[in-house]
Amino acid sequence: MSSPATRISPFPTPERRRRERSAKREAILDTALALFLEQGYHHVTLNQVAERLHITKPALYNYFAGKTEILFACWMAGFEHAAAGIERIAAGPGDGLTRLRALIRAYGLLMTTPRGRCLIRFDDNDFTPEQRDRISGCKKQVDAAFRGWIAAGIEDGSIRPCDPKMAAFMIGGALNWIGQWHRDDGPMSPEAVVEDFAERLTTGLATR
Amino acid sequence: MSSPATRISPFPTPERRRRERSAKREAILDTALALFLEQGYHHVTLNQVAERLHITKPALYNYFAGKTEILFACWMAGFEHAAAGIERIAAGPGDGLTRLRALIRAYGLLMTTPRGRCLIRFDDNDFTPEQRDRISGCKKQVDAAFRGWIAAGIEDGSIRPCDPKMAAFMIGGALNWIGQWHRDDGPMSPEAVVEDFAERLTTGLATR
DNA sequence: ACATCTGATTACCCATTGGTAATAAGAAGA
DNA sequence: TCTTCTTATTACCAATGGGTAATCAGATGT
Repeated sequence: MSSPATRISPFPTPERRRRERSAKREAILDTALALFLEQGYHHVTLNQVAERLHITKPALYNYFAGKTEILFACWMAGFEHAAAGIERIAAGPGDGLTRLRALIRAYGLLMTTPRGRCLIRFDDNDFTPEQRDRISGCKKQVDAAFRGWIAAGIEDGSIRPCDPKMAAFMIGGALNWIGQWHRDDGPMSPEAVVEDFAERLTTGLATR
Repeated sequence: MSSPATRISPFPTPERRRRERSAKREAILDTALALFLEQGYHHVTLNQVAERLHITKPALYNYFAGKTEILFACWMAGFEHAAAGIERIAAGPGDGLTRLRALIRAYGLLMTTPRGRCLIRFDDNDFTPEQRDRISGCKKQVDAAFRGWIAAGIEDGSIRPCDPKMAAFMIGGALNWIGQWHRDDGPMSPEAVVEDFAERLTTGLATR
């Protein structure tokens, strides 16, 4: 089917080499993440991770310095998604309430994916102190986004005056919990769940 | 200070013996629970638990069959609290909304205590399959209480028609999350937090 | 006095598992 | 062709920590 011209060369360019290495890193991350969520970090051995990738344990050390590094990389990958969503919403239009709802949708949706789930399922105690510090900073950013747009909504009149901190805790808790109960094979699609939550969680907050 | 008559005898009665044994069991549970919440189950060794009680590891085995038994006993102790609260509210008066608010207060309050925290902080993967089954049943009971009173409220007109399942997920998530962020030395007392949540979480649900 | 029961200790076992040489095989570059 | 870099493998180390065996001390009961 593929002519010699279209078939890719067996001699990869340096560029393709880099991409392949990066793809392998991603594969390790995805595999490890799936196992961590299935069985819990401490019940997953590096041998298991390697086996599922059809390699052996020491090969993993070509890509990560150790088990906790893998855990941390999973978490950070999830955070990148969240941060990108926040950035996107911040760059877009809308008053406080609109942006808050957009954030609820984006964050809730993330919680139905492995990448998002790990943000709250991983235990802080399993990270090194340095990693914990960085994670703590990242969590503050997300929290600040929720609180910030609630406060902005109060300012611009789209949200009724309330304590942004408590409201953010409430909304955050409800959203984080999605990662615990939502099943992909369940009756509700992620989009439907999130739409419902965006409405329900802001009823009582909205002025209109 | 204490006369020979009021001073307790150094020869304990069988009844007092039983109480003392039970007290020791409780002490082990409380100590282990505190450590589990501080450091995470897998970072706590039985030696640590024993050391904090000024005994040695094998002594623990006089009271529990193993580490997971201790974990399970902690969880069940927390559940007893929750179940008792549900029972009490069920036995009392009030329409659906009133009872839902009472449950929010009771459950939220529980989440600010170690006994309650462990209900959601412990990882399912750390239990044996048999323990998991029992826990799963207990969780269903709690969930049924939330859903039940929401449904009852819709029935009796105190709550606006909605999907009880989704509403229960939302409320449960917000409450469970309290265990993650609330600090005893923080600015808000558990009672204040819970009062706030009882109001905020039912705004938008209430018909009045 | 003697056997028994309870609860605790010391000393030990050993399976698990993260991590590390030492090394082999292939591609890249000179 | 010879060296070097990358990537993977096999074989291994060593610590951690849950759990057990043997034993001991004290109170109980006969």
